[in-house]
Amino acid sequence: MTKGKDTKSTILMAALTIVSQAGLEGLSIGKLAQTVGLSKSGLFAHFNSLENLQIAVLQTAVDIFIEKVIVPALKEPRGEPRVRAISKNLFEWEKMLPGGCPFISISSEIDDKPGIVRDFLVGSQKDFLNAIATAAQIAVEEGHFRKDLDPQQFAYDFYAIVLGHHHFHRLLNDPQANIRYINAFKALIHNSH
Amino acid sequence: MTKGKDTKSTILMAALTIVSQAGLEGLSIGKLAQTVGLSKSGLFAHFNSLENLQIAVLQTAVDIFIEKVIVPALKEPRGEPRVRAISKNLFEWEKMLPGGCPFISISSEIDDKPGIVRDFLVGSQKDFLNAIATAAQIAVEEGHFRKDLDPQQFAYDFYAIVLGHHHFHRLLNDPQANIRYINAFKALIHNSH
DNA sequence: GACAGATGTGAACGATCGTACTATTCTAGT
DNA sequence: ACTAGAATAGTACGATCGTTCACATCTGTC
Repeated sequence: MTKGKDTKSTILMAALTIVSQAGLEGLSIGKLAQTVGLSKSGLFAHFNSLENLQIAVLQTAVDIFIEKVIVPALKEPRGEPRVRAISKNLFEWEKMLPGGCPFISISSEIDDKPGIVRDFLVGSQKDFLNAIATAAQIAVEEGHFRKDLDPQQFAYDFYAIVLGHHHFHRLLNDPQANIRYINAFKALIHNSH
Repeated sequence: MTKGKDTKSTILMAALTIVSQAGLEGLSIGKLAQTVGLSKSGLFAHFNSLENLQIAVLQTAVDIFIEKVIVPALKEPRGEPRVRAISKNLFEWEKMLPGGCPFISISSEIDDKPGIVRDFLVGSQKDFLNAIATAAQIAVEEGHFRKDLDPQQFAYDFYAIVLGHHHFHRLLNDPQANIRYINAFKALIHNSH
């Protein structure tokens, strides 16, 4: 009972690390087995298909994301503080894995490949964007943000600068990436008042 | 003389189409040869290595990008009109290939893979961002944008909403993606005054 | 301590990958 | 028309891919 679950979570964490760096295409059963110290077929037996493995990895990422980003934010006061908390936690989240946010890392490679894996990613992304929009909506209700603010547009604007940070930091290695993000977020909050 | 160049450009356009959809990992010599109707080795002889092919594809993308986005923008009046032209042309550019902007499509998959291909992409991305920053700087000098605007920050903010559009449109298939982008761009211009 | 089921191994499969090599077919310049 | 060289084809190579299957080992329960 215990043994299987243990190695399975070991596998998934190793896989998540790989995915954050090399994407889903960079995750092969043979290489992963070698990393974890299992035989190829031994690892395969845990998932029975590559697709199942990929989804299990994404589910693991979602679980950690909720634990590290969403849950702590929900403990903050409703409204603007909660929005700020999401931003702050997301910043930490991006640094947790060596390749940055795995969702962003794989979104471009998967956006033209229909299937279960894509559906899963799209679903979780929409959940997250709805969480942001809801937080913004609450901030409006609390009187922190202006009444005519469009929460969906806020979610777009917010996620855009997050994507920008990933791009400038991970690809361009721009040492100013953090400052650029902070400035952009500050401006977004300012315009939401 | 002519024959070789012809088939080579045919190959590169087909390859660019594939890359925009499936990324660089999705570009295999065998599949590409089949698409173009050549033998694997016949196609290979044009580039002598996969890496060379990848760079040639990126160079092709850069050439088209300059022709369709940059050059027309430079014909617009200096300052804000030119900035708006870049935005408009970029919008068309994203629709040119079936998988959207190839640079965005491959940036996440390549950001942890050091090598010539990555260097090429980073270089061209920096060129483009500098072009945006320069356009913004000119807009400041022309009195269109406010004097204390940071052109580099403007480039970040602008590119962020472009990345956002790609994400919302290509991955999430959000029918509102275009409106979201237009709103965000409008707000960006407004805040730059 | 034996037995059953969970867990892991090893070898093999067909497919595809990038690359190298030789041998053709085509094309352009004379 | 002839010929040199470019352009393309054909075949084979080692490697890796996901997957299957028969077999071994471990683990926990009675």
